[in-house]
Amino acid sequence: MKPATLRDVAAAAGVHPGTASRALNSATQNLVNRGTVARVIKVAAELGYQPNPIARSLKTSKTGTIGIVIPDLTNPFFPPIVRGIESILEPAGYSGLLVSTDGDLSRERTQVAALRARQVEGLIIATALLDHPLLEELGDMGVLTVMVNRRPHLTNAPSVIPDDAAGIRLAVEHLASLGHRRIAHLAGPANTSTGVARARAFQDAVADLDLVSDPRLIVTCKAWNEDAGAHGLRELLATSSDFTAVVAGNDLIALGCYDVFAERGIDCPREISVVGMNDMPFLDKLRPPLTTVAVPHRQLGEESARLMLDLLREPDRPIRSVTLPVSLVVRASTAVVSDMNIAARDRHR
Amino acid sequence: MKPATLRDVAAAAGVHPGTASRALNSATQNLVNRGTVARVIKVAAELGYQPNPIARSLKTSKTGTIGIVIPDLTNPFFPPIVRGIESILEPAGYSGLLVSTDGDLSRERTQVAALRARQVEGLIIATALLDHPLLEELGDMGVLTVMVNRRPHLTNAPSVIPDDAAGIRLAVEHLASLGHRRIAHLAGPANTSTGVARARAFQDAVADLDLVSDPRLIVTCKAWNEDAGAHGLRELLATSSDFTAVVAGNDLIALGCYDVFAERGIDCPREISVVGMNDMPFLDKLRPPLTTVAVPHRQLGEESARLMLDLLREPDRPIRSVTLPVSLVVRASTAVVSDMNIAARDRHR
DNA sequence: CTGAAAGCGCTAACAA
DNA sequence: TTGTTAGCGCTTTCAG
Repeated sequence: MKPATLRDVAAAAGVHPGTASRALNSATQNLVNRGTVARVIKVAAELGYQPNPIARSLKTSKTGTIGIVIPDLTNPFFPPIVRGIESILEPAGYSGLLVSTDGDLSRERTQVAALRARQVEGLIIATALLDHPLLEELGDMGVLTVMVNRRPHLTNAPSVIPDDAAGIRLAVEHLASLGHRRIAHLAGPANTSTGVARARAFQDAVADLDLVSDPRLIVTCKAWNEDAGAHGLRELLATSSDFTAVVAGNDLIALGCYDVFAERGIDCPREISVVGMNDMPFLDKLRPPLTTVAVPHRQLGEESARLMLDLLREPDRPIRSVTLPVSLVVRASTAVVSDMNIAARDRHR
Repeated sequence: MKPATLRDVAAAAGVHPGTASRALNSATQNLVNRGTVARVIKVAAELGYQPNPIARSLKTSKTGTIGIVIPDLTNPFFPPIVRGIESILEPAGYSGLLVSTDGDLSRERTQVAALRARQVEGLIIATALLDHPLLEELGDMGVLTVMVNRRPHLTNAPSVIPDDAAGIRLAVEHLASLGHRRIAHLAGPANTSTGVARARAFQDAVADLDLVSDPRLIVTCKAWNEDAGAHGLRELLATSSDFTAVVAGNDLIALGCYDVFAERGIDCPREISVVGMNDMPFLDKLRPPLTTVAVPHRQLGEESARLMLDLLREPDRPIRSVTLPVSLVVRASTAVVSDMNIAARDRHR
């Protein structure tokens, strides 16, 4: 037998469908006689009535869905963000529609179009580039958007990001306290806000702490992954091997360094110290356990969902962006400088 | 300005909305004059017409969505499955609605209800227990369901699972070829098909290879995670420490072993060898790199989506289940037995 | 081949 | 407080 409709409920309760609708909807319940409300609710329960959200959407042109755009679900950075988003959306009666772009702009375009076709009420975007054509279009089209983990130029959409500058400073200070003076930075891609913010923070920290500032010590990786990290470190080793530590743009880049360590027999941390960023899962079980900067992934998601909900509920409220605090997690990929480092310098030069 | 509707297109093309609908829908296009089709399509493109899927769904009662039910997105096992599912669903014009249950039956219930309320056309379920009340209900209600990674009792829904038995056998054979004779098994929960299938396969392999068969060598973990794995190994160590290798129910359980190794100063693989199962990411960077059985996660997802699509398109086709081949990945957590193992026996007893 | 008309299930004016 | 009416945007008979 087919699922009960509002009409069935109304008929069984002896009222008009309109009345049944009001009785079942908490916002309009107070316009209906108490007794009637009770009766309708009771009948609805008996019939196992479930409102059809499709029909409601068609009428109200509200779907109760938010699009979530991430590069790749397979990157451990994103699942906690997604969970965070959904943990806030769900109790608010919204649900998320997830798409992966694989970092491909054209795929992103079609995915976003599909989301729009499905009438999402807003978009939470984790794939933003510093200059992102699609974002501008979205802004022009009046699509509600919040950025998570990235803060692009030229858009005043709300965003929530970790405190990149503080994180990098924590990393550099940690290394400096261990006696490192020539510290390298494997920066993330220059077209991402996180990439440039972290690189800038690195330079500032190096300057403030009076460490060696040498442009050859900063290499920009093409992507936020292991391959790019490995590539970056090889480049660094080729041009200037006299550094004793590296601050990686993120954990995956740091893992790329591990690959190079293995391939060249470099002893981490005795020859080179590394610190990552993000504190993704299982880092404590690596060889060696990776020192990193923990960013509150889940909270990143939660805050972005809250921002979205605010946007939906109070469209006129001035937009705001939030920055979340980070913390240093010291493990075993960083150590005090020693003669080993000096020896390594010559060996790998 | 508001998005163009079918009416707008029809008006601009000088035809009736019904005709425009037929012209735009590939299935009914052949009922319309070629020229008219062309004109309507052209006008639609000019107006940037996007059909409203909500309205279409209301009429056809097909939503083009499939619910995907997983325990936890944060477990690295699932994202590849989800990506696999979506890679098949997407080109077929369907999209997935993802929910996480956190392994909580009541939460699962509400999540599935929400999915049903959203009128999903089918459910792909990765959370199945061996005896799963909800599944039976779903079956009774005629909800299209396919199981991925699990194959419950008492349901004839299609399923796609890795070849658990072959995987365990591969692991045991590998260990046996290294000279291990007393091999322990940290089994997954007894209420999951994977847990019991693997435990049974373990016993069979031990028997077939003439290894030491001792019930105390099999400990069942309460969950598929690190804590449960650590707990299991401690129990094993307490009751019978004279094993030289352990086959873990999955990689996370194996990681739990690593925790115990660290806490007790046990040298893996020299004192105890471990093999995991699943080959989740980054295992190659652990200390030591974990030997494991690779299961084709993504393909698991792909096949389950294909099964679902078949169910949708040919409801009368006999149901079938698929089993996917697995392979052994030898890394450094397994080694030949030696005096070390003997020494360890006494030390940890 | 195309137009007309009905209606999917619900909500929101407007009346009463 | 409740009933009436119209219609969200689309598909799909049924005529023509």
